[in-house]
Amino acid sequence: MDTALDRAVRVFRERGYHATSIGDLTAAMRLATGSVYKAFRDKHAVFLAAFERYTALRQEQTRSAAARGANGREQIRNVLLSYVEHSQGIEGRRGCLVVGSAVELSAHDAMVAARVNAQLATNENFIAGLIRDGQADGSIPRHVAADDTARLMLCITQGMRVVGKARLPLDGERLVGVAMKLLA
Amino acid sequence: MDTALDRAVRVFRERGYHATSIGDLTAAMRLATGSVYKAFRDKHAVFLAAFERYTALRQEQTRSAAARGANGREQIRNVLLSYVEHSQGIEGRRGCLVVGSAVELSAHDAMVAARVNAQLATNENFIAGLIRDGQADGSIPRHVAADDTARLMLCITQGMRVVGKARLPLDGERLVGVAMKLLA
DNA sequence: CATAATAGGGAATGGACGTTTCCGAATAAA
DNA sequence: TTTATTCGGAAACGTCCATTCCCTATTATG
Repeated sequence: MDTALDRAVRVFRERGYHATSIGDLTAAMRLATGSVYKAFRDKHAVFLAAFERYTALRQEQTRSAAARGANGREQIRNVLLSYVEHSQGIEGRRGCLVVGSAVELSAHDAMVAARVNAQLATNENFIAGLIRDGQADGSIPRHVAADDTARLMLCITQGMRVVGKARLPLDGERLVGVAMKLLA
Repeated sequence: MDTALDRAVRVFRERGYHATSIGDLTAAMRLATGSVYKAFRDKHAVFLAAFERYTALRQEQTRSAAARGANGREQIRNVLLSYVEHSQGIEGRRGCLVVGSAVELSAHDAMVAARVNAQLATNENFIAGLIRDGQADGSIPRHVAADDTARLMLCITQGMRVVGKARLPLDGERLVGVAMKLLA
């Protein structure tokens, strides 16, 4: 079942919500129409479940990227690099389900909007925490405004998903090198 | 006709492409179904025309914001501030047609993808030009990497549209204040 | 071994959508 | 005044989609 959901995630990321038909979904999940409707109330419920699964996976990936850094500064650097990687190539073309949901659904779907907001807030708070960690361990100057910088970095990460979806190449080292000036 | 197109722009921005029916379109444009199909080949052609109109308008707004700056640095500051303004409130909730197209269509629609890419490249080149202007007039240090910084700023602006669509508040002064460190 | 219960598959259905076509009105030409 | 032409409006059509219903296996149970 979870592997079927993973396939659903992929389709929704590639096509978005409205352009994904139940037919696309059943083909990808290798389930018959009836089976999908036995497991989920409707298409919207499938999407919500896919969204949850996607964010859980991404959160784990981001946190494990951060964990590879020795101090706050390096952890943020790794998080940003990880975002560049995921925004590029085939993974980048698939796109981010959070960005896709924000753009396509959040204006007219309160349930999705709430989850998008929660996920963005989580991401931002995670970055803000890393900044404060860096200030505590001495790798980031005290005068850096943690919350403002975190919000700007949130914009950077979400923007990378947009730019990556449009297939503009992103050079991780150079881009993150510039972005790290925000921690000066 | 152009005023009808403006209304089409608004609907597409709010609902996206797939969630906008011909009915939505005719209601917004105050045109009957037949009239729309007399003026445009199909829904896709309406969208393309709306896209052109939107980008023309936005480009004008961005350039006039830049023109209000006395040097390269101030021009970039004004461009970023203008993006924050447009990403907020009711305008932000309506969303950006470029971002929406990139996310919803660009993977499966070559025509839209080309125009999205062109628009992103234009935006990025405009910023890169402003950086070089600033380096020429002395308001931006020579060691700033114009192209890399411009690409990161492109990510920032596109990311602001995503975050704004999700209704997170953006404080222009604080956000842009932090972003200007990229020109240090 | 027989039977009940459950999960999955696939055909049927009702509705909505994009598109086409036809009709009437208004305007210009004769 | 009459004819021709253009333009907008609305009904009609065929397709596709989300959802439901029913049937068939398979498993658990007595």
